[in-house]
Amino acid sequence: MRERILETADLLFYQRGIRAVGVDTIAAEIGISKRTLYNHFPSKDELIAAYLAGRFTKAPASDKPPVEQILGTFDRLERGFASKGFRGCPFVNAVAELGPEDQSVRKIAVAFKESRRLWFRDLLKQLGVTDAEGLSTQLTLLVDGSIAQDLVRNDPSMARAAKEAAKVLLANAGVKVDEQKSSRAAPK
Amino acid sequence: MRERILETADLLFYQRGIRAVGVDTIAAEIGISKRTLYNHFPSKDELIAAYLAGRFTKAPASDKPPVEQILGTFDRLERGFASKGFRGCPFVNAVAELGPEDQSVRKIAVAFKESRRLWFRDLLKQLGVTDAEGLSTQLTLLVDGSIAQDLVRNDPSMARAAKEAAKVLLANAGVKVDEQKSSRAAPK
DNA sequence: ACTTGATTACACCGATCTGTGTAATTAGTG
DNA sequence: CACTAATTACACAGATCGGTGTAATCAAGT
Repeated sequence: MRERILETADLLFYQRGIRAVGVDTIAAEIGISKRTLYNHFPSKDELIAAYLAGRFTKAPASDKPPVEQILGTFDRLERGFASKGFRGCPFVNAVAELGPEDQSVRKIAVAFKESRRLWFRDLLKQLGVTDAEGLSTQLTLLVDGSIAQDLVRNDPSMARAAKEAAKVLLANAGVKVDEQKSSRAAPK
Repeated sequence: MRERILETADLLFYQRGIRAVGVDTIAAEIGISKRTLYNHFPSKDELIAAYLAGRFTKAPASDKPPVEQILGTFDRLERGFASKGFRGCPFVNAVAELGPEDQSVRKIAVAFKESRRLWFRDLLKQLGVTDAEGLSTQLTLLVDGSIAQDLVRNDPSMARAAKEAAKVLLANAGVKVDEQKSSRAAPK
């Protein structure tokens, strides 16, 4: 039950915005009474917190080469953009509409952004990049930039543009970037 | 009067969010009656539209070298981030909290993003950059990425990170990027 | 002094919001 | 069957929302 409530709240919060969705709407969507919802979550704020916590997905461990993992991020982004339900980064959206004064929201948003940066950073260290800290930050800028741009433009190709920029930044840091798909398809 | 209303609405909408601020709040902040506000704006939607229209600032014409204009963008961003009232991109925030279904909001947001991209693109063309279209898009990713990151992290240095990445992308496109301030201070 | 238009106070509307209280109903378990 | 726990329907509270109606007041211009 708690699960049902949470996944419905997730869908509606993300799709229409947190402030735009009332608890009545969520309960009605599931077909339960409002009382039941409040039996599982003492307040809407707690439901919001649970929603954001549920969005905090760890980056999947992978045995692929670091470069592929990094660049693959942008491929996944592009698929995400092209999918029907995409509506930007839930954390950025939450901070935008709830305000930075809401410390609990801001905290989890910062934690999420930082976790992704650290994921980039560790991969870059594996590649022997000197300034892994700086470059990982720059990569997150490309990620969040493409998300914001796609949110307003609805143009999934923003992910490809970000990927191209990422390749340049990686190459500039001394990382060998091979587009293995095309080079393997046409090695001449 | 209309001006007073608009600038107060701008301040409150931007600072606390559009949905979070009621017309009563705006009127009370100025010290006028709600009736007066509705004499100047027929609905809150029109006030929102006027607010966003007022945020649509054209990039200032400048006679400085194109490279300085491009990189100067990130310096201005950093100053903006460090200023007290900064709360992210008003257009992205509006789309985030009002939803992409609100076509009038989305339209002006797209127009703003595109105008900035075209400003970059024309400067890049002046520099003889071959793929001015692609590179200008990438630069906007860095801009919006740093804005989003600063919004959640409250870290103005994101603008510097974006600037460093922009330098790499420019250099990769064959643009000479000199840090004139430091080189002029210590030419040795 | 007279007129015109803007602004005022203030009550009010219907809708919606988060959250609660309560008593009946349902379902599972021993 | 009996006990328990969850869920139900439903009314309701108090606040806030966008928006309107009205009559009084105020200021400026001729």
